[in-house]
Amino acid sequence: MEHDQELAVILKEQGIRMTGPRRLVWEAVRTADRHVTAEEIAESVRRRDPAVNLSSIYRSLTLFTQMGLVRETHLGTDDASRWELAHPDEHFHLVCRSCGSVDHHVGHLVEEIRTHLGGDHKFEAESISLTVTGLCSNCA
Amino acid sequence: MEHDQELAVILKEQGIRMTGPRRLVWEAVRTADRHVTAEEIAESVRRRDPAVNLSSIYRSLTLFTQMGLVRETHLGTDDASRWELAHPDEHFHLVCRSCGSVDHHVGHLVEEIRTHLGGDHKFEAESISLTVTGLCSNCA
DNA sequence: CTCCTTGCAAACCGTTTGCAATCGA
DNA sequence: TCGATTGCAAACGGTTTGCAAGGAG
Repeated sequence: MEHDQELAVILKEQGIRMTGPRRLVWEAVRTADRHVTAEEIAESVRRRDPAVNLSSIYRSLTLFTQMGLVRETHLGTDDASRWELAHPDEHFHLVCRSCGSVDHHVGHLVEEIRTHLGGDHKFEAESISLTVTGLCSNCA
Repeated sequence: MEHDQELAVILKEQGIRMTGPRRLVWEAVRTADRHVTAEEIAESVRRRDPAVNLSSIYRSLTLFTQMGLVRETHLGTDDASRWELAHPDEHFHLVCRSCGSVDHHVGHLVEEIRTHLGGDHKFEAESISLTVTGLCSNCA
């Protein structure tokens, strides 16, 4: 609930309307325990309101992405896009080839990379995405 | 030419036939100076043989990917897949938001990351993909 | 000669869009 | 009220597939 209001405030600040579909999509992404596809978000949304259309879900996701609230990712050789909350430090994905688990790794590496690039390569990094596939400790 | 033979040998080792489309796709990816889409590969291939079909190009790329000869990437929010030669050390992409240039950066960071994960996180990294978007030195 | 590989065309699937109806402020 | 937003259905674009013809070994 308080999170809905949070969204409402953010939207209002930018003169964007709060609507049913947007609230439900926001809640679905927020409460997801992993990166979810549009279809998975749709399932979650439809449990609350079966009338919400897939295209509205895409439109909400596009909006949230532009606002910086969520991030779109392409993990591995996956065909479909997946979305997650845009926590600034969670750019670091560990994808297990065996069990498919995706870990967020919040470490100092991202900042190190940014510094390294700015210094040695004069490359001004805005977004850093590090995806590692391999075997997690459970599957190794 | 010698590279064609190289491919022929690799294919033969696995009992896979060398064909015209495969040779042309291989050459197209090999001589590309950047990550190319299937359509770009098709253009290059058709300059040599207009009869080659897009689906054969996809089939060749799928084959080469499975054999570990090329790698499929999704750079940025790009919709189409792009392919590149699978040089083991070239997992590191610097994508400029302004001019669209893509640099390969072969550095020590990739190995550092691998070591870091193996030690602290017990994650056995097989493939590391680091994509950084931002501004290159020309555009900054 | 065999059966792997290709060209062709149609299917597929995730995503986007045009439009009229609806809803939020 | 009135324009932003939605549902619907059709379009889209990249990729895949079934099948008969063609080609490599």
